[in-house]
Amino acid sequence: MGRANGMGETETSSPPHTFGLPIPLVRIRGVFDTLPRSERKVADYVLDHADEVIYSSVTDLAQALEVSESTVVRFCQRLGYQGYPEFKILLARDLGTPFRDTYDTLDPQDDVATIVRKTFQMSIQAVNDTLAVLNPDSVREVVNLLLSAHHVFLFGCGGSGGSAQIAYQKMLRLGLPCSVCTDPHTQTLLAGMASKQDVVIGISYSGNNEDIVRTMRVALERQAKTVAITNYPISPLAKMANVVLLTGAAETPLVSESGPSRVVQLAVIDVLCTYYLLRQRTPDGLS
Amino acid sequence: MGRANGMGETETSSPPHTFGLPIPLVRIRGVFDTLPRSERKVADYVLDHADEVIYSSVTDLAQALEVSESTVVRFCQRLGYQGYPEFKILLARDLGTPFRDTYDTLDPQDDVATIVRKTFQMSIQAVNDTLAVLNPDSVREVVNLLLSAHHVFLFGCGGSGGSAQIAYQKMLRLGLPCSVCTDPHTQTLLAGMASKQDVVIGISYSGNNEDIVRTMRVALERQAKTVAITNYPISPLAKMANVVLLTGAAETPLVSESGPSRVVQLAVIDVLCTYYLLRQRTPDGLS
DNA sequence: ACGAAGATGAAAATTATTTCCTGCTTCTTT
DNA sequence: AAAGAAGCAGGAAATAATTTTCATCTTCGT
Repeated sequence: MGRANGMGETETSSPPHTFGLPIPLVRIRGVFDTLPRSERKVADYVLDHADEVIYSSVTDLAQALEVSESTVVRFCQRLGYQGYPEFKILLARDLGTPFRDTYDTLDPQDDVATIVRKTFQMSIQAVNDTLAVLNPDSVREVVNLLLSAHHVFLFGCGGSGGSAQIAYQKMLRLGLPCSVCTDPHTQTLLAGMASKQDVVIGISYSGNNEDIVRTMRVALERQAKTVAITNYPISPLAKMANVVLLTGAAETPLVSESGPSRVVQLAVIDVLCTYYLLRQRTPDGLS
Repeated sequence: MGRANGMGETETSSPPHTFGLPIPLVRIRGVFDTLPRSERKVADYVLDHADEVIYSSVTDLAQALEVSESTVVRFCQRLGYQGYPEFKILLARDLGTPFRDTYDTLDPQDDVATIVRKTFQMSIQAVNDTLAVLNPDSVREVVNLLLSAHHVFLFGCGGSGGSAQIAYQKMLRLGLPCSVCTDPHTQTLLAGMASKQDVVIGISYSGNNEDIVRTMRVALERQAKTVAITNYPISPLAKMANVVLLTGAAETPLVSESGPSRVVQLAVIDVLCTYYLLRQRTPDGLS
């Protein structure tokens, strides 16, 4: 009901027009030579400032170019569009979403919106980088360990303690018998109680945290299965681990705790839990 | 010679003033739950018929939906656009982009590498979505609060407790006087000690956690400045907050604790810390 | 149940777009 | 080189689209 009556009403709303050539920029170049003087002015401007034009009205454009509005409209119609609005829409489609300054660095002069965008972009970049360095085989290996684990210990200090905490909550909800500890002393004590059937996951961005390394060494001595989540494959922590899950967060110039290092830890944890869940549901042997 | 005069105002026409990325579809999903009935109708239709909408006028759309034109315009403005035309243009750009949201669903048949890729992709998508719903003005507001805060309290329960923990570590290193608490009872006690000059940040994905809401209410009564980090703008937590920082993680079909909900919390926290640092370094007055 | 806050649509006000008309230029033809 | 034809350009009127205002109605919280 809604659709039928609404559309047929006005002639201007004809849905499927200009099927043939919806590519304004190309078409402009095609007819450029045949355009009269004023319209050529319009064409020039549009080709140069397409991303401004799509936000301008006929009047804006006409004024900027010092031509009449009629000229702009005629220009659009000559190109084959019904009028200026249609031209603008197609131009916008043609342009696509601007992702221009994605990789640039933070500038104190930037306004908040830009800071936000750039910071988020860095997180995304870090996740992508992690995708590149994280070995899927290691993921499978760890999930295999988790599936047969009697108990899972999660250890992290400082910021990584937060990641451990989050991992703990996720795993709890997956039905994994697990515990978390962010206190260095207690960690070591707990690790001393780990058995061969247990999995000990140590999290440290730098892989250099003494407490975690010590804890992992203890776990290793107890023959527990040790897993490291770290950014550095040759770190002391990585040496203590049976399996290493590598993150790929770039160093940040600001402060050590700043930047997306935690984001990627969580991304890795998320993968573990997701894959665990899938494996739990389907009988083994796949993948 | 004629060039000089027209330029000053016209050329600027309207640099898209919208914050974040101009991704209408994501933004619609972000605010969908907060929309009134009629506007939700519009949202539904736009999500379903985006490629027709870009050729329709307000009148067309209003008729097709059997709502008033005012509603359509209000809908666009609520989304943050100046009006319908701007919305339409941005929508068109969005559509034009070839690789839009890749909501690849997980398939138990996938091999590990694919699972990893898809899971990471979901995190990236969530960060992008958050970029679309997070209001930079709110970020600035919160950082202003932080800059003049006597003390910052960070509260979260469960998984969000981990996020709070990470935020605490980051802020500590920025020299912010702060404390974190993940125990419901103690939280409330602490909040009862907050003063007018303090900032209380409550983190909860759903915004429904009773403990956090209670804690925030106490903080509000103490006239502390309250900040919420949540995915739901109309949640009880959001109501208790002077400023709301919105995340944009899509619901995940798996488990509540799964998915990138934590990742985006961290991304938001990261932005806070980054911008705080920049502001700290440069004398005020910018942006 | 009552009041306040908010949602909705009708219509008015504003703004944008298109058409129409006129004067002008340019090109062609002689 | 001059006259006519063709068609271009701009102003203004006409039309259409968009936004605001305002009165009414609904809903939510107390």
